[in-house]
Amino acid sequence: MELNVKRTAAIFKAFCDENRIRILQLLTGGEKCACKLLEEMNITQPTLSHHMKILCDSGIVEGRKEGKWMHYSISPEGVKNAEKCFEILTTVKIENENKSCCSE
Amino acid sequence: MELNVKRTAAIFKAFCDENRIRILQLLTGGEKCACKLLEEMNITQPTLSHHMKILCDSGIVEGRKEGKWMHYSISPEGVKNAEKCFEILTTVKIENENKSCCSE
DNA sequence: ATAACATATTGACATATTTATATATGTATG
DNA sequence: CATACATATATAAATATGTCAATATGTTAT
Repeated sequence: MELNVKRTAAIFKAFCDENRIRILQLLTGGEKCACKLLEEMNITQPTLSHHMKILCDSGIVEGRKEGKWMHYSISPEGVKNAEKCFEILTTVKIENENKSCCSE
Repeated sequence: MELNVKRTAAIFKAFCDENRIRILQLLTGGEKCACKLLEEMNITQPTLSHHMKILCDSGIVEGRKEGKWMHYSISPEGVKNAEKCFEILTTVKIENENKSCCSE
């Protein structure tokens, strides 16, 4: 299976910022409204909004608008997709005998 | 299980740069010498060295020195550890009834 | 020892990212 | 419709990251 490199980078951006990791930790407790996340994080509202955009763009998180509130949750499909990318990038295909190139 | 946020960010830095993703793709073909990676990538030697450092710091890649050559490969333990972090951050604990906070 | 080679480190620079303040947009309510 | 409130966007500053040229380090062969 082929891998879209740009897309993959975008997916894992979700996991490489400390604030976003904390947001994900909060979301493992179930769907949460932006205002609730804001309460629990020590950042301003626009900063949260910025991180939520990156999380949603990654596909790991999805947003649901309800009136003036945004509810965020972890997206099972996004997670599944990320898992697949992770697997592609970390599974060694052939445990080949020829150890690299230079030694022999 | 508890998660070290800083450490987790470092782990997933491996996957959020396009060049590093390409390097990982190459390494899924088995252990590779730095010079071989350099051939296949379109970057300078110091840039490769920089990315290899980040990859090794993440634990996803490990280096093996053999004379003047560095051989890089995907680390099964590093991958296992990253999988665990991924799971912690993407597994919703309780499918709780109370949908968020604001709506009700 | 010296030369040649592979890789790492340093320093400089361009670009990207994170963050906050100020402002805009959208939505419910009096 | 005016007001209040939740969230998004624009803008700008501070910081981090990616990149390369130059140099240093470490290793092998002469």
